Amino acid sequence: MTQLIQHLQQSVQDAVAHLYGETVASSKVQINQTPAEFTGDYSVVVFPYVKLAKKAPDQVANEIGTYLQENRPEVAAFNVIKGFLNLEIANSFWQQFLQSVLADAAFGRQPRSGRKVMVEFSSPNTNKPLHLGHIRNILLGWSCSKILDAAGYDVVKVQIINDRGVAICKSMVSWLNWGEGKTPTSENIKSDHFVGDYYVLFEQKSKVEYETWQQTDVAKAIFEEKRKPTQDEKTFFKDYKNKWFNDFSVFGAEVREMLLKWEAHDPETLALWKQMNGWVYAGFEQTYNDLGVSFEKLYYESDTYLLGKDIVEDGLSKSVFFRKEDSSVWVDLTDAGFDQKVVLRADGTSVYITQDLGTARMRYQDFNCEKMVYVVADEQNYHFSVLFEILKRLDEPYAAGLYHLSYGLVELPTGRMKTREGTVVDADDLITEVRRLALESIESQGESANAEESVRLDVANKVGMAALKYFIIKVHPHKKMIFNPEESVDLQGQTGPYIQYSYVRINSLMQRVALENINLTMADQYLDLQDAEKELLVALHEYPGILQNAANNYDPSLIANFSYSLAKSFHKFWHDVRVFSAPTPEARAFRLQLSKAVGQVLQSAMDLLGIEMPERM
RNA sequence: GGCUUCGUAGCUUAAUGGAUAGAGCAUCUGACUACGGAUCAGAAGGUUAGUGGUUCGAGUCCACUCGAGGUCACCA
Repeated sequence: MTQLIQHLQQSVQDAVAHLYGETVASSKVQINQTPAEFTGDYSVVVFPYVKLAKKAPDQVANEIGTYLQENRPEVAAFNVIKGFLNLEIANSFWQQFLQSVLADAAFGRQPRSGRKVMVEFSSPNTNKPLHLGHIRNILLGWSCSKILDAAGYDVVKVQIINDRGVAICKSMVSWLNWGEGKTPTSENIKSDHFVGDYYVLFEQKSKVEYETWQQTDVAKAIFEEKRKPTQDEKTFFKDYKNKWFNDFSVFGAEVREMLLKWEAHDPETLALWKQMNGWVYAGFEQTYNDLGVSFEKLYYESDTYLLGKDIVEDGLSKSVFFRKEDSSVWVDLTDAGFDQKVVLRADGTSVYITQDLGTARMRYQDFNCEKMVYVVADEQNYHFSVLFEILKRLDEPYAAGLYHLSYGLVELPTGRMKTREGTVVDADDLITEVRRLALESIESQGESANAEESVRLDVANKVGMAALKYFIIKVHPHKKMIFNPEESVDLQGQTGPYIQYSYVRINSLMQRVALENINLTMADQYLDLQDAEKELLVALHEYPGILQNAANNYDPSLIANFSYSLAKSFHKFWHDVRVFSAPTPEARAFRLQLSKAVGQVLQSAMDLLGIEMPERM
């Protein structure tokens, strides 16, 4: 029933075979929606058959159109303009289609296939709170998971938490030095922010230490000795910072000592580490809650950072890897357009990519997923190309199902967000802000302005989060985003609330239907479909294909744009025709059913974006 | 420099190789005594960065040029 396009494609193939005795591939049969300015629902592009028919485009279109009209009951009429064959679909088809949508709560979704896919997203560091960049990552990952689920996959959502290393040690040293035993509770600060503040404090103290050091004779001697001729003091010391931190910084020494003690499982250090990470996790949990996301499994880097050595052995025995004289292990990918890459240091320790190799294998053992999607910013494109290439050469069984869902960074008008410069847009602040905006809007103009406070807050949450989520998801993942904190997230136009508003309108129709106990069964006797009604039906009909496309391309923005377009058609319909005071009872019943179907699909599509629909707003 | 992503209206963006490049914001003008005005209708705003090529047909594919970002660590 929803396979109209495929059916038409097949019909055109039949027509060409019948009329011209030639077979054409279905990929050569193009069927598009007819643009609004022409009559018809779907258009067939006939140019590809002109050559084999040896006739003019208009004649070919007319012949195929005639064949379709005579042999296919769905095709009620056709017209030909400039070589485009415009088909009008029979009202009876649309009637049947509408009933099939209403009868199927899962309309658009695929049945369970039993196939498993893992989606990794969020993957934060534990030294500071989540920010706007994480929000894009999380929303993409969550939405992608929902879409894959709707496409019939069993989805396992995971994150890998970077809970070890220099960063968290900086927060730990900072808290020990200057924390005076304070806790998130004693200071009444959200606990991940509490830890993040000590990280920032460390960076500040460290900056002062570095600037002071730059005045010393040692520093001046190093500058004279190592500077490049073009460098002034400022640019030299900017580049020299890491070296200084490792060789001269007192705080740096404390951090390294902390890291060594951690690696040696020093009980006191581990206790502190657990406490600070615990604070961070409690904070993250709240933010995830606010965003409405959850995970099946958390991987911790403290558990996985030593993984991958067995893979190295494996790679050596398969001659995918080779050992250099200093006994470091490498892989040579130059024939695939990459470089040589180290996978094991001369001292036998792992590097980043080794961990990822090991983690991939462990995950496959844990969940046996045939596909694994990594939601990670596009800075790491090269890393993932290399990672996937290596796994492919190792003949890992899941290698063909690896996908890097790469997305552009979120930038401010002034450039990249930088913790050190305090230009990071904090996730919790942003969530608070969009809720406040939504509440303000509700109280000044909303229907719920006079509802009790808990209702208003609930609606404000749904509306505000919809605005934020839609704002981010509607943009194609590959594009980098510029976010201007000066301009608030919009509530009007192509936004989440716009789509919610169409749903709320439908909901109020349905409430009235229930209240007045209106009989909808005569809907199928309505035969004189209006343009605004057909437009909605065509849009609904698109949904399964869009969903499939979004799943195949791991692209939630397709769903976002579809939802907007459907909501827009509904708002137009709302203005163009009357629903309750329709001219006939049949028209009223039909329009109510159509509205109901639109509401059902809107809710389904927005759910794929992690956006909830309010009943009113 | 190599590889890579991107470049569409003042801003944010859409368009499986198909018809006059479609929206939103901002600007201007209209529409509620009629189902919710977070809506709708209209105006204005475009050499799709540039040049060439492939094609019946190019924003889309190819080549080159220009511009912006990323990456090319025994960091993670």
